[in-house]
Amino acid sequence: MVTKLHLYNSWTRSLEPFVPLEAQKVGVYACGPTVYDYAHIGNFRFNVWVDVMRRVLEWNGYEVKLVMNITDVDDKTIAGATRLKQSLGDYTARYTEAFFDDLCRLRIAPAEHYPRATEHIDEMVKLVERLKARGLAYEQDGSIYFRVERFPDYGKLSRLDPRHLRSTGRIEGDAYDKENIRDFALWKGAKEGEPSWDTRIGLGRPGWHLECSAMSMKYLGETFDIHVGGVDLMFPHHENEIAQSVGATGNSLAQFWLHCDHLIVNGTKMSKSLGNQYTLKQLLDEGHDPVAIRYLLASVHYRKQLNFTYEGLGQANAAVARLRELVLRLEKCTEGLPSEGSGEGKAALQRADEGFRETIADDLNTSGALGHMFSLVKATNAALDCGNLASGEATAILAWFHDVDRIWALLPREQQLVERTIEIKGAVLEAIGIPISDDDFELVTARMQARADRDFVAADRLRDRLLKRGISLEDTAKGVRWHVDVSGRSG
RNA sequence: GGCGGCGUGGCCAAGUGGUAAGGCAGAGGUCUGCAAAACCUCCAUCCCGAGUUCGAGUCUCGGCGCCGCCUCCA
Repeated sequence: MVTKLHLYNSWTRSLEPFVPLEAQKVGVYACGPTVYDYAHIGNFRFNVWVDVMRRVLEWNGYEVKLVMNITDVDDKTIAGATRLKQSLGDYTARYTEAFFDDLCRLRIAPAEHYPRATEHIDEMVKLVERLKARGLAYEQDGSIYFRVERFPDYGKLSRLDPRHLRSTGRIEGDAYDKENIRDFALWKGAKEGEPSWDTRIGLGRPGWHLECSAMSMKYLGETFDIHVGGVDLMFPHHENEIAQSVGATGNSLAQFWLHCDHLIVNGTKMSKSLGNQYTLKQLLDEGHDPVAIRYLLASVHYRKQLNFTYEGLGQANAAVARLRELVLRLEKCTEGLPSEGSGEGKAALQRADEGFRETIADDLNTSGALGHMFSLVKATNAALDCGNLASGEATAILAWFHDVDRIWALLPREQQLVERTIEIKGAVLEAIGIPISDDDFELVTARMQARADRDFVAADRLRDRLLKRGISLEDTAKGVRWHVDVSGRSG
């Protein structure tokens, strides 16, 4: 059964079957960060979504080429570097590295290219020259602007009628003179104290939108499959990108435009003045599991606003634990299962698989797909409890969870369990969990001994003591399992 | 003012016009020395009003509420 992937195209405002330009290959351009500060969880909502999208594409058999720009020169990076009396490169390197570290913590698969704006000045210059040759760009006081009037499709993506654009104080504050208020800067003339490049189009630096057009063209060609970004970038950034690219080449820029909605915090937009701009580091320092954060960010459909709360993060954490619990259970018990079952396991697997494929293919409906996945968690647990699950079914179900985890990336990456068997009063018991200190392990074994001696007062005391050290115990028929309530260490 | 989105149980959140997935939390039960984990049972009629329809959370219209964009912004 093949379910065709459909994506909601912002360009047409409709759900369309996804067909790449080149069979089985997909080129994706994602508007990346401007590295003037640490990224906040809103940025990571976007990045987790892009990651899920690329993984769904791969899961569907496509070869993905993802390009994400790093904007390392603009008003804010220049202002930041100036404030700290640092070179622009030193200033942006710090935030660029921090960004990559965070992506890694969130298990985001790296893009194929992370082009920097400052390393593509030449490509941008060439693009401006093409635009000038077509009469779409003009120079004024050392800066170069795009002539919006000459690009009739301007406003088509965002469906904003340029004539109705309300002028705000910000425009009036623009220090550059232009023919028309709507025109935007392609190249900003050099200013005292600002970094600049001496090029064929003059001494200066690139405007904000130019790098995306130049770099997508370089790495993905003039027309590519999917362009993604945050909703707020639709206007003016993407509109300007289209004007620059299509204006220069005459070809359409992207087949599909996908826009991710914002993350809000406690019902309101994040802003520095409200002090609700969480960074990933902050959440990790507070002891939250990056995988739970990933789950939370991925669990709401990308076209809906996601309201970030600590309560939600706690719920995400519990959901991930439930999933891992079942997978661990399957890994541990396959050999002890009957060869024949009731068939319920097989049926549940098929239901989940079909539902999952259909749902995730429907514009990346992650919450719906997770629903199907958890239905299988429940059915599997139930079958195991009843002794109804055949070993073949268990193997197939386990393989399925690992397969869909190629999309979610929530499961432990490698076997991190320490297993030790201990003989107490002639009974062989196992102790199992992720690595803990020898001291803690001694407490675990001491408690096992106390239980075997039926000294429950001592056993409970030891259990409490471990709990205070962040280790919770779970007595099973075979022995004891411990859980370390870590923070940020489940990777 | 222009453009767009959202409003489903205590919280989060799916849902092709046919009588409400899933997760978290809660209550009761099974299991357990007690717990934990797991399982079983229970827990909504979908912001309001009108309309279309044999039938609407799902379509239309009108309200109410919340949010986003309109040249910093993922």
